[in-house]
Amino acid sequence: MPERADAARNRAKILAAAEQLFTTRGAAEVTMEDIARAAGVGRGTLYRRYPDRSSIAVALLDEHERRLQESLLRGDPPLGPGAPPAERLAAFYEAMVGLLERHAPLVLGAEVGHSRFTTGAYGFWRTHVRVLAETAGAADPDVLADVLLAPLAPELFLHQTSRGVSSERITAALRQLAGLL
Amino acid sequence: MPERADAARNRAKILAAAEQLFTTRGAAEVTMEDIARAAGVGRGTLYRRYPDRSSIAVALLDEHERRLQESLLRGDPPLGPGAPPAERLAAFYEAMVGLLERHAPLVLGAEVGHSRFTTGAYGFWRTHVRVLAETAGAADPDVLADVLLAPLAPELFLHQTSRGVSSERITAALRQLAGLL
DNA sequence: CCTCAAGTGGACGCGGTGTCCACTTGAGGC
DNA sequence: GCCTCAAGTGGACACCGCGTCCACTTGAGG
Repeated sequence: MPERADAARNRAKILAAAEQLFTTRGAAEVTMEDIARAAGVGRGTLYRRYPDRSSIAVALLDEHERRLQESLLRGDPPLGPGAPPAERLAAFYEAMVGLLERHAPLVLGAEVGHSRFTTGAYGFWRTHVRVLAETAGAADPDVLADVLLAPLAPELFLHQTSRGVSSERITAALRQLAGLL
Repeated sequence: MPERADAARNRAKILAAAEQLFTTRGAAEVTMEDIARAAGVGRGTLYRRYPDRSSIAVALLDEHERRLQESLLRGDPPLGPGAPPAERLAAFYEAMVGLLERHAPLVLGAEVGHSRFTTGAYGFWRTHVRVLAETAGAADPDVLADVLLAPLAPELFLHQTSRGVSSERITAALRQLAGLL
């Protein structure tokens, strides 16, 4: 059975309010009650769909990530298939830094309780990078994939930018890393 | 004025109890009250010294980390000075994986609230790796240092080991990375 | 228009946090 | 040995966010 009309309306209100709150204050400073109030909705309604802050952030991110995932699978090189693995990795790094730049608060909000690695998105990035490492002929690409993804941790990104490091410098350092592959 | 005798006794009891609790259950499953009770001490006494779980874990780690830091500064090569930077980095990776293996719950406990990068220890590791990158002639060693440290994030280590990846494989992958330098 | 399942919202209980302050203890002066 | 008082102690307290529960409302299909 499809979602009822009022339910759909409330879901939209919740997501809009949450995105607003997450980006203005930090994600950690937003309570479930804040979101419920901002959305003009009761706590129970909120919990019916989203068991915690994390799941809301994940829902918000989904759309943005899906677009990048599409580009990786079927887009033009060097992001999509066709370019040598080192170049594809560099392009992937650059795109991910862009994603972090635009949605860092969301990405961080999605990580309540060290859930980063269990989310579906991480699995996707992981597979992508593993395949790249594999075609580049690296040893143990399974473990190397995690290693190569580690510098994209949102906490690190936020720490670096708060220290005054620009996204360009981060991208450059990552490109350097990709070039070694 | 030095610490009073009863205060010193209580500090020792607190640290012992906390280490015990952190390592048996996960760090996230330990409350301040748990620690206070296990140490046979009131909540107020606990808070007097340690404002939160994180600071206790940091205190516990300090000793272990100090030993490694000593080795990096004045130990024998390849950990200490004398070996080429790539080898020193590999040795450093190996030592850090060992540290994580032995004290992962503590390291994770020390990270309450994404404080990882602001702790003194991180600054030390960062400087060490930056100098290595610098002598290896890398561009922008300042940013590269963070990138090279990222794969040592304790959450990643725990995720990998819980997936059945051995410390040896992790070390090998990191050695591979260090070799590229 | 009626029915009833889906959806709603706020009251409630729980557990952890951090503070506060009346009491205790130990170190140093005599 | 005793006295003094600052350092240290511990538990009661108020607060806050979480997640649940259930009596009520709403909307879709017959």
